[in-house]
This record gives sequence, structure tokens and C-alpha cells, in this order.
Amino acid sequence: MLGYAILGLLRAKPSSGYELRKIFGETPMGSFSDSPGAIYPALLRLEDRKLIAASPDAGPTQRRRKAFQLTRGGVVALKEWLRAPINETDVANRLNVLMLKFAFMDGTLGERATIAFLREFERELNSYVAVLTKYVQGDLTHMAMSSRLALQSGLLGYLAQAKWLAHAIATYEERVKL
Amino acid sequence: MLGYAILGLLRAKPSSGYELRKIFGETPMGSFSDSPGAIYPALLRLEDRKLIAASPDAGPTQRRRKAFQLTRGGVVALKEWLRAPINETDVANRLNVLMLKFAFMDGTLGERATIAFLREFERELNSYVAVLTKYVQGDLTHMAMSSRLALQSGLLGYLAQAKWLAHAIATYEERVKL
DNA sequence: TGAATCATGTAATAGGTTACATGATTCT
DNA sequence: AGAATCATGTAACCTATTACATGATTCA
Repeated sequence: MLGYAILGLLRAKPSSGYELRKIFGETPMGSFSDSPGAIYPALLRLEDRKLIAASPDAGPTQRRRKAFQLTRGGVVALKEWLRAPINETDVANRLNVLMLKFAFMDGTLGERATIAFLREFERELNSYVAVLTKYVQGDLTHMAMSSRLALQSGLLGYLAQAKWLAHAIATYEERVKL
Repeated sequence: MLGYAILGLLRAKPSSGYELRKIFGETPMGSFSDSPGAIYPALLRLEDRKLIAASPDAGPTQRRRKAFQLTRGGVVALKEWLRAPINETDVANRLNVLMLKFAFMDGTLGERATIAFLREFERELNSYVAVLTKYVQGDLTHMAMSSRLALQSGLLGYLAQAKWLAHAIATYEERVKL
């Protein structure tokens, strides 16, 4: 995951490890670790796999700074990841990954692919909401009140996500028309 | 995290590794791995640390089955974890952990502690919503549309959580009155 | 009896966490 | 000159993933 987050950020803008650390530490991308022990080894791995390469950009100062940018292979790998089909497990347990993909998507795959992604997302989400609703309507009398409420919180979260999806799809469709 | 999830489940009901695997594989607790390579080593670690011990329960059949239950130390460890103060990082990046704690809470710490937890949760969440709102209102023109929408999705998710929290608090307060 | 499921494990690998370490540059 | 921050790395440890392995019990 960290690797793909880095690929997505580097596609938008070539950056150094330090800059990536600041993004992870100071923006809402904080679910990723900003520790050097995570970032630098991840950059090395991506470099070994030829998905990124040191950018020729010397930067404004002479300061030591190794900026990386995507190679062609890196772009391909990022696109493949973004295009992977969505399954129920993604929706149930990895909404954050789907949202990360989405955040990188229209700059990488374009608007039409993004709309297709959102539609698939919506389909899978509705299907999962149905499953979860059925579960919640089952016999939960053995459960503590807090466990039941926690379940309800999860369901409400998915419903909020569904509402947002409808809005996002409408936004993109409006945009394509223009 | 997996360790605490196991402690919470075992406190509610002594279980074998296989039963835990089924819970993780077939219920909304699916964010935890149900692979034997995760569960059994985790159980061994908890046993080594004397937080769980083999239950004397031989089970209804003769079938080989190692059920575990919490030791006193295990109960203490679980309670300490549940009682740890909530900080902004938890709310921003580990909502799932907070909800896991909550799910285990009223059976372990009781209703009053649960209400206190929910109030603290609400306070931290509101504070983080304010931070995030300010961020969203900043200059986002450099961002792709999809990134902006992803941010909005996050914010809406937190708002849904806040609404749920108010409801959960009201539910518990009603309950304590009775 | 054979298939399915119950049930528990191990080994290799990969990746993250925490803590430590180092030096350059900027700012006061 | 000294503090803060820029900037990159390493090492030890822990844990999850993936795949493999094994045997018991139940059921058709």
C-alpha cells in the first residue's frame, strides 16, 4: 500500500523522501507512516523494481536532496493497480484503499475511467450494504449493546459513503458533458 | 491490534483458534486476518505473556480443540487498553480501533466508563472535524477533482460518525437512568 | 470409503515500527 | 556560534501474508 501511495504522489509531482514524509505527517494522508524507516526503504524497493528513478531536478538549492519520479514502468504499475476490479472485500475492509485509488485516479486514468470506477464502487457498495443489513437484522440478542451500536456505526458509515458516491458520480457526469 | 481483538473476543467467550478464524472470516470483524499464520502465532504470544491460558473446557466432543480464556493479567491488559486516553491521531487515522474498543467496552468496563469514553471520543472528533474543515477550506486549486472529492468523502464520514456518537451517547444515558 | 470440514500448526518472506545515527543548511 | 530544521539512512525487532503440511472427525 505504501508503495502505491508513493507512486500516486510521485506521478502528480516528483518529490524527495523528505517531502513525502511531510505529506504523510501533515496532511489528511496521515494513515501512512511518515517514519524514515518506512519511507526510505520503500523508495529503495521502488527504485530496485525500476518503478521510480532519481529525478534530474537539482532543485532550487544545492542542498542534498534526492527527488524521484515515475519511470514508464512505474506509470504502468500505477495504472494497473488503479484499474484492478473492485470486489466485496475491498468495500468491506479496505474502503481507504479504494478512496486512495480514487484520489489518484482522474489525474492518471482520466475522467471516463474515473466514472466507471465510481459506478463499480457504487454497485459493490450497495451489494455489501445489503449483506450487512441482513446481518444486522439477524439475531443479535447475544451481543452487548456497545457491539450492536458499533455495528450500526459501521452501517451508517457505509450509507454515508453511498450517498457521497452518488454525489461524486453526478459531479463527474456534469463535468464530462461540458 | 490483532492481539487486543482476540483478548476482547475471548473475554466475551472462551474460544479456540478455529472459532476466532471463523469470526474474522464470516462476520463484520473481517478487517482482521483469518489466516492460521496470523491467529495461531498471536495466540502463542498471548499465552507466552500469560494473558490467556488454555481453558479446561474439554468441549462437547472429544475432538482436538484448544480453547483459550483470559487470565487475570489478560483482563487487566484488556482494561488498560480500553482505558487509554483518546488522542487526535486515533480519531484521524484509527477510527476502526476506537470502534473496536467501544464494541468490547460495556461488557468489560461497564456503562459509566463507556459513556465517558463516548464523550471523550466526541470531543476529539469534533476537534478533528474542525481541523479538517479548515484544511478543506484552504487552497485546494492545485488538487485534482478526484482528490478534492476524496477529501470531502473523508469529512462526510467523520460527520456521520459524529452524528452516530450523539445517538450512542443518548442511548447510553437513557439506559443508565432506568 | 472418500470428500468435506474441523483444527492446528510451520517456514519463508516482506514490510512496518522504533530507535539510533549522521551530517548539511538555515536562521537568530 | 548554537538551535532548529532539512535530509537521509540503518539495525533490531515484531508481525502479517502466503503457502505448505498434517491429521482427525463427520457425513453422504
